[in-house]
Amino acid sequence: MNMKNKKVEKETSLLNAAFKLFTEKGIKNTSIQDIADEAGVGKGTFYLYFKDKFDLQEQLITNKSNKLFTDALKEMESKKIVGFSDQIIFIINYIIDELAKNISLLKFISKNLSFGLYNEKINKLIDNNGLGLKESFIKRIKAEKIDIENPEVTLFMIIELASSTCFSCIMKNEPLAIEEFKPHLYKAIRKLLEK
Amino acid sequence: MNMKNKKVEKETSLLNAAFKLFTEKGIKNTSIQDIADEAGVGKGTFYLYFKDKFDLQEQLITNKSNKLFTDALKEMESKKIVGFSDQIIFIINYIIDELAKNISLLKFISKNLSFGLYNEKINKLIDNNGLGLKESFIKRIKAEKIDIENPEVTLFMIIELASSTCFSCIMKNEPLAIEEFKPHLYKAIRKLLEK
DNA sequence: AATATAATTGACTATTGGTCAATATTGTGT
DNA sequence: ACACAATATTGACCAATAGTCAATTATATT
Repeated sequence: MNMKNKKVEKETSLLNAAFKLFTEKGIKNTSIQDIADEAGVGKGTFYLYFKDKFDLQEQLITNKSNKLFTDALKEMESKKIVGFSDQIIFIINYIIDELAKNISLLKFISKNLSFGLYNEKINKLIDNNGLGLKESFIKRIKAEKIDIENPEVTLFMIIELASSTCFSCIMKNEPLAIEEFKPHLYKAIRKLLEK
Repeated sequence: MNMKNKKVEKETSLLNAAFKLFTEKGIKNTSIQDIADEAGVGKGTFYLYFKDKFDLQEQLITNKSNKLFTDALKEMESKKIVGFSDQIIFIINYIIDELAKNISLLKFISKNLSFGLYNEKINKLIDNNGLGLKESFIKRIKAEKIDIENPEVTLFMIIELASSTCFSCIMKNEPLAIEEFKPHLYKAIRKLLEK
């Protein structure tokens, strides 16, 4: 194999190894030696591709979130979903469904991305919104036997993801009829969470 | 001094020391010994108050973001701001102003909280929204001689913060007239960023 | 096939994390 | 005020991990 392909292959195998270990044991409990061993390369090689563990972590998260958004937007375009409210519903559907299908990604997020922005006050709003969002989410997690430690924070993060997308669309200056959009949003979230 | 007060004082001084060092050198380049030294306590003491550096980091960020939200909501109530669009504008104003006043907090966020969710596609939306949001932000940072390394990511994060608050309000089921709200929002952001 | 260039390695050192027996401080009963 | 118990604090110590680099191996070039 030529050098260029080999480089790409090594980088990919390091990223994959890290993702596997981060998901299983958490970033904190994974050493660079662990990652190198899992990827089947020497430790020194790690430092040829990444500055340190944090650098790899950032690249990994950026890749995953970029893929999520890019795939969502691509799919949205191909399905010619144009109205703003439909777009938002689609993106939220997409994120939740993607995470439900991709349990390792959900676990990775749940285990490693607490963000620290988790806010009790905001969490309480989610609690008391009368939609039973949290209950549905936890019910679904139990039903599908998904073993994550902190479903509340995970739900919070899914909402963060969705909300940043919402806001981006506002920034994009597209027409937004929120009154029309809200019942669809609620319905979509409920449907998704209650299977 | 009695034990209870001493405990609170030690914990506070550890948090303050950590915040100072995290802001100056970044979390990565700050050791637990550094934090203990800065706080004027032995290293062992650190472990009486926090499980590890990540635990302290989480508490620190939770405190800061809770304070930001709590203060914003308190102020909003005391000023009897009730309409949804006015509430959103107020909260965004509050976050940006608070960070402009509290440069160390802005630096701390800028230096340490990249989130990894920074997304080129979404960033491009912010770039191309015709409001000159990014240019204004960078202009303001330069004008006030604020020395942060990655203003783009920082702006992105401010928008994340604001958007999660927006979304929480949607969850709270309050009336939202987005068409009425949008020009106010844009105007408010512009005004704030252009001084 | 010989040589140059680039990639890889893991033994090595330096740094940091985390523990714990010894010490100091504060609280309590007489 | 004193003795004693309970609690908090410490930093020397050991273990784990990060990060380096001279030696080695693989690939490219002529």
